Amino acid sequence: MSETTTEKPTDFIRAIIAEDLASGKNGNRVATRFPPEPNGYLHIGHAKAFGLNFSIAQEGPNRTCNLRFDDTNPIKEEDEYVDAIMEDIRWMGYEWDNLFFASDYFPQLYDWAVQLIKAGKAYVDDLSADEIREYRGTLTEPGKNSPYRDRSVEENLDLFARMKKGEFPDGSRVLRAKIDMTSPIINLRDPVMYRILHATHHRTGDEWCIYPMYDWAHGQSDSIEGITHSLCSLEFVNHRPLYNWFLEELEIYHPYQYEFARLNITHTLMSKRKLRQLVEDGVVSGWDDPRMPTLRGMRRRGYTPEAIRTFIDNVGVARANSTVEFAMLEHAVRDDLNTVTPRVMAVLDPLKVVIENYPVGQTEWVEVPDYPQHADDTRTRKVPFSRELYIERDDFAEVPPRRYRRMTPGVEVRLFSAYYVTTTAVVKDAEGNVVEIHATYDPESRGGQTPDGRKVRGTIHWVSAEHAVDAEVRLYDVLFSAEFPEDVTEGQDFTVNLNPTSLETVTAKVEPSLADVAPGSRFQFMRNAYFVADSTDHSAEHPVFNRTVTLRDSWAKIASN
RNA sequence: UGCCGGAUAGUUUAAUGGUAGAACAGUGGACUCUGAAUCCAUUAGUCUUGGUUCGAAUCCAGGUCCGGCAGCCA
Repeated sequence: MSETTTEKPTDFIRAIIAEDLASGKNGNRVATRFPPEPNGYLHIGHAKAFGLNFSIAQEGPNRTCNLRFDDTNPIKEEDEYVDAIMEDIRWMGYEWDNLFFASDYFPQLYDWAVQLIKAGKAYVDDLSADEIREYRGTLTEPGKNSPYRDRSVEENLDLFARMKKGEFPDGSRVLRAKIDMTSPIINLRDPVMYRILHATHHRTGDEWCIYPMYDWAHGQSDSIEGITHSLCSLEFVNHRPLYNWFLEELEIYHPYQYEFARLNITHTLMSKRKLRQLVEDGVVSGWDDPRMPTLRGMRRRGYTPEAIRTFIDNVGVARANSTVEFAMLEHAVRDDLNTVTPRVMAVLDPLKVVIENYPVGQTEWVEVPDYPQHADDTRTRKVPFSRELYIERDDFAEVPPRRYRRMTPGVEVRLFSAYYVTTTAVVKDAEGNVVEIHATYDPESRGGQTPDGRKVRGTIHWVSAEHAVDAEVRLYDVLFSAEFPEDVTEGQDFTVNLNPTSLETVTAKVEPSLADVAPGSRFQFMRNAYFVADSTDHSAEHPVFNRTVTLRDSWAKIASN
């Protein structure tokens, strides 16, 4: 890892860290943490957050990053998510220094709560949830004190101990910090620290029936772990005064919280609740549907962790709310896949070509480069060539548009790595649709060039009809056609913005080598797009490929003008 | 209407009182056994009004617009 102490910080958080290091604020130490709640799957927005935390820890000596599950709400959390979250973080290429659970700190948190009660800084409140809301006031009006606010320390201690023992039903009492019911910062109007929940926790089982709220658990967990820079998203700015208040009242090690803008991408949603709705309503096939912005979905779509990391780096870290164009993500993915993937030939919309002067029944195996994008990579494979081929329907035009470079009557083009061919005849059905074309080839052009060195304008891909394998090809597009799916008019739901053609399935004719490929392998289908063999449905008997991202298509621009 | 944030090309982000720069997107071209990739060129920006200063994106004041906060969620 590079030593960045001499490099210029790339964002305001790293700038703060550099300053703190220079001033000796935390000794020579930097400690971050990623604190997911194990109640759902990670998406690319989380990747920005944990990427930031883990990367910072890699950028110098004496730096650590913990993974801490924020499991303070037994009703919503499950072990299944714990495992999935760890798997996704590792897939992205990161490893934590320590694995912790906020629930590990329940005993310490309890002791600290008792300490606050003794200091007269916390009290048991018997008000109902509705009453607490009423007493809290509004954004513009101050709240008022609970009638239970001035209970004696002894009574609070007794009641709190009995809350812990399980003597009271859910919702009957809470422990609140005694701060200021008139504060303009609503988080400071005597926030709830503990609620009674007779629920089984995924780790502590039935040991506890009172559970700490986020604000009470989070800063103290950071303190216990010696976190120096507690990074979170902008919606917690309002919580910072409370974060600091607890640490100061407790007089314990004081980490500091810094907030940055979360990641938003056009045509995409990051709301866990809405993503869940898509899964539950069957709009997508699951959390790992290739159209989902979840890391599992993106993995199945064929995105690489490297591409996602590059994308996140390119987006940067700032304090202004923003939405990145989807195109920026696509660029990062193409850029990585371009260097990494072998090129193969697959015809998605087949049109038969008969080479009239090619011997009936003959097959030759032509040598095709696997990595033509790398001049010095000489790996090749053999692809069968025969008299009848499939080409892309788009690669033939009886009446060529301006600047067209593909097959058209009388014009010679190159079949990639094979031969030069010239269209001689067009076969049509009763409705006048082109159903087949005939051509002649030049036997001298084997391998894709001729002894006389003559040039052809176009090169197209092909597969031998006899040897082609049928493959299910899933053409994915953005899940939402609207740039901002959550922007809807009154009374409408975000689902009105769903893209009706986010998935189109076709049966393609692919070169035979693709049947044997391992699930998860990535390719460029030449002149078309990047694809990945589906991780769950692909098999040699039934090949399935998912489109990761299309190639840039400058012909589309030319053709539309 | 209280408090807290924020505002730089179409988008994201640099510039911390001294030449407003990059990436993506766009446009034009070169090259090409992928109309890909690559290369070259190019369009385009400091929310506003004042103030401080030799000099302001940056500091100060007012305004405008956008976002967050009233869970016993995180």
